[in-house]
Amino acid sequence: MDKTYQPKSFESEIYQKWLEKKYFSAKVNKDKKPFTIVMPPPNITGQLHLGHALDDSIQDCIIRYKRMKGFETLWLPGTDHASIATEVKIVEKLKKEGINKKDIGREEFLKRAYEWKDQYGGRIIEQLKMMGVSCDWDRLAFTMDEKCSKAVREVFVKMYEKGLIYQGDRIINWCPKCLTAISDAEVEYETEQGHLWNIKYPVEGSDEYIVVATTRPETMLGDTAVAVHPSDKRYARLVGKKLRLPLVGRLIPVVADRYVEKDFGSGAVKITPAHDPNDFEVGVRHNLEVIRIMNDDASLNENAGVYAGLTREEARKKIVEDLEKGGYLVKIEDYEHNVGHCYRCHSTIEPLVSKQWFVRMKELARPAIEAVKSKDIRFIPKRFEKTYLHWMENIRDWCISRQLWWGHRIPVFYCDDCGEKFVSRTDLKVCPKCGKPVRQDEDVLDTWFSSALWPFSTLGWPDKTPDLDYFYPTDVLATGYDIITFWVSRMIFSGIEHMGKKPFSDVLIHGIVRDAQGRKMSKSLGNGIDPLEVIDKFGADSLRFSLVNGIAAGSDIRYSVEKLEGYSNFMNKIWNASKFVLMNSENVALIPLKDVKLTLADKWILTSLNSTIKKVTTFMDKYDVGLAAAELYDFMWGKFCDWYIEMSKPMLYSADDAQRNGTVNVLLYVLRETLKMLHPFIPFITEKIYDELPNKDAEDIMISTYPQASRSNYYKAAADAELVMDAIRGVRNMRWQMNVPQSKRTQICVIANDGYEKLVNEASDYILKLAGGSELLPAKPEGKVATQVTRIAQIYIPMGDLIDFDKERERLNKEIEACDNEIARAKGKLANPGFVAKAPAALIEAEKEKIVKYTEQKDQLLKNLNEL
RNA sequence: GGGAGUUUAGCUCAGCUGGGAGAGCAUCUGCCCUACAAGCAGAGGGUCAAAGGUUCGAGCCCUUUAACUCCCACCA
Repeated sequence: MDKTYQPKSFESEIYQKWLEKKYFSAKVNKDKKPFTIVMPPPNITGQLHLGHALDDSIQDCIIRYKRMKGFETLWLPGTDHASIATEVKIVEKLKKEGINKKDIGREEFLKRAYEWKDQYGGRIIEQLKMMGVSCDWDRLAFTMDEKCSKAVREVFVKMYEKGLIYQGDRIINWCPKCLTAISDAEVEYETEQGHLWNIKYPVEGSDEYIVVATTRPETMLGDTAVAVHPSDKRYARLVGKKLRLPLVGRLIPVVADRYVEKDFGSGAVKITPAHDPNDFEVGVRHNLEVIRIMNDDASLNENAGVYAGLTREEARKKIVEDLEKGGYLVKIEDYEHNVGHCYRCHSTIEPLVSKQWFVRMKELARPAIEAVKSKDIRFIPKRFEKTYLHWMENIRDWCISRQLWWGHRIPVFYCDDCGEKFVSRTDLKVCPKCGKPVRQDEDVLDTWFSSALWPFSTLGWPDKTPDLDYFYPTDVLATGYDIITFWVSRMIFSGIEHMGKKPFSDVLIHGIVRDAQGRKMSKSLGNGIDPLEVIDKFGADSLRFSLVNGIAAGSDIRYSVEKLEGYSNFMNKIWNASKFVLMNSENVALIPLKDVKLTLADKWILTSLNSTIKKVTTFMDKYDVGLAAAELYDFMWGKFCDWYIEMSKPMLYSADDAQRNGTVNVLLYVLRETLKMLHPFIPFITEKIYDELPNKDAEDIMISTYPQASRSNYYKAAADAELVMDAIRGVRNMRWQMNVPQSKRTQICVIANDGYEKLVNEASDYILKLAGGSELLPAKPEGKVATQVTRIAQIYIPMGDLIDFDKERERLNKEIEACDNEIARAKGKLANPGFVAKAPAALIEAEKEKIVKYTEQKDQLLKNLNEL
């Protein structure tokens, strides 16, 4: 083994080995139970960030664990074409070359998009591999590859035929920069400081007027009514009358509609059906004209009269000025309101009326709600069920058409000649009815339309494949809470609708990786940590462990370089401990543990290992990787390294070959089993070390079998060992308090308490070596001694001139006081009739024992004090 | 407006079905002892947000309150 831990020197080599041995590839195998995860496909736009690193670390932990547990595991990787995000990037890139996407046309644009995909899609795959992820690359999918496209097409046609997909004029969220509709879920609202402009609308044929308030005065050009509440007495006599729209001159009616809040503002609302979703509904109810006043880029169109051609911002300014000049402007109030923004480019969303394709959601939602309510699908943690159910129960139809080029083109063909419309599984060139040429719908589908099919499209659906039969439904989906609505919910209803079966059983939700101050990592803040740099400097294992250790499902994690360094030290610790074990195992014969004459320390570590195996297994089965990792960290460092290795040293340096041999075998055994449990978290270092072990029980650790708790436990010995450790800690503490330098070794005398003679005889060597002793004295030394009273023994250290009597007296008094406190505490509890009557018997017994124990200790301390 | 989460050591967070408050980092002290100074040993440090309730017993269960965070809705 190399002297120091240098992950860079072996990680890629090990990954290559795994690939060559085909360890990641899954086969249909009826003799084994399948365990399947589909990877949330990263967008081809970017590169690996900490969010991916976290998500994929978790999944790799789970899949490696299940593989070692004997499942036929499939982790299916892939990438997402990310329609709008990628198109925005490509448009930007073209812009830098001075090219407008319209100039080069759809075909050329798509050519470039595929080039982009090859370059950046390929890059992110390479980056994933650096993480050590064990996914089946032979099944690598892409949301726009042949398989997935076929599934998309099938779903669209099937749902259209069922009447679940329709085309209609609706108010949609329009992004004037991306020039496309986006779904409700893609709008982000932010509170902004704005104004409420109060405007007079004169009543035709009278001197009266109605005041309306608006945050967007420019939309008045499209007003086709003013609405008041039906029971509002102030306006009752005006309902049905006409108003003359300022600046425009159009006559518009006053209508009564319950949508209006009487108490807000003046109680009268201007109605712009073409540019506001609520107004649109009012318009439908009152049969109002819909006048669209904006172009797709949010500039004003010909319906805006003299304002045509202005941007919406310019128009607002001009219109306010003109209203003021005309005496229509009553007042301007400051007003805080929410404004929608595009989740991709952050432009202000323009709600406008437009013809789009929609998925009818009500019927699809019903079984999807039921699946979660009936626990057929479980969210971990449970609280995210609420997020999901709330969204599903209040679902609105899903706008799936996007005015983009990069994506699945909508398979609808129009014949301009006979006016027919065809939805087809195959591309049509001519009209099946009249034989004239047809044209395909220009739009593409929402990215999430294809992602929704991911758990089965990647397995070959709509074909009936053996894969689909064997691996579907998948087992667990791991993803962030930020895409529960976008993605998780849509996979659920899609799986149920098209497969007739849920897509997965468990949804494991994790949080967002934030910076040390709890802020989101972002390019603009420059607070991001690049996982690739981290891997380069610290290795993938450190990165993985630092992301996963201690996390709780659903909670955000704060990440910092300091944290990373801490876990990098852990890797170093594992490395050095292993090096120590290997060093000492040279030329040592392997023997089965059952033939080893186990020492107290051996029994303790084996028992502790067993309980660790049980705990870790329980956590892993619940997908609680955070606690499993923490448990292993504590066992490896706090128990194996800090105590067992130290306790093994006297045996290793002993002249007794049998003893030495036995200890080495225990060391090797515990190390091997621990490495196995650690392997799902830190695959590289564990594989590297395992490879050097003389007691390998498989070709490679990743295909070895997971540790199982052994039936033989040594609870008594383990408890005894804990007492010995307490004694050692006590002596160390005493030495420290007496200002004995660490390097100074002293004589030690250990006198067993009644009943502990055998244990002390067995353990005195440990006490001597681990507590800084030089020599074991058979009897209490004469002269100045410091004493430590422990459960099992009185321990004396001759102090020579070192001892300060006052100090020692003070120390003993403090310990006596501590005993008194404990005794009083236990007595108090037992004096409580309620406790004695109702508490479990074992607990009462324990309290009684405490009194005995601390009384004994106190007596001994008093004796020592007197002797001083 | 509706919902969820968080509040535990100086900082970041664990804490399973209620039975004596834990870790890492930071701080202090002492140590290069043949695995590891990327380390070892030891120490200090907490009214578990507040109030009330249930219980023999509450960090954990119930009620109320406060602060912060997030999600959903989108009233001009």
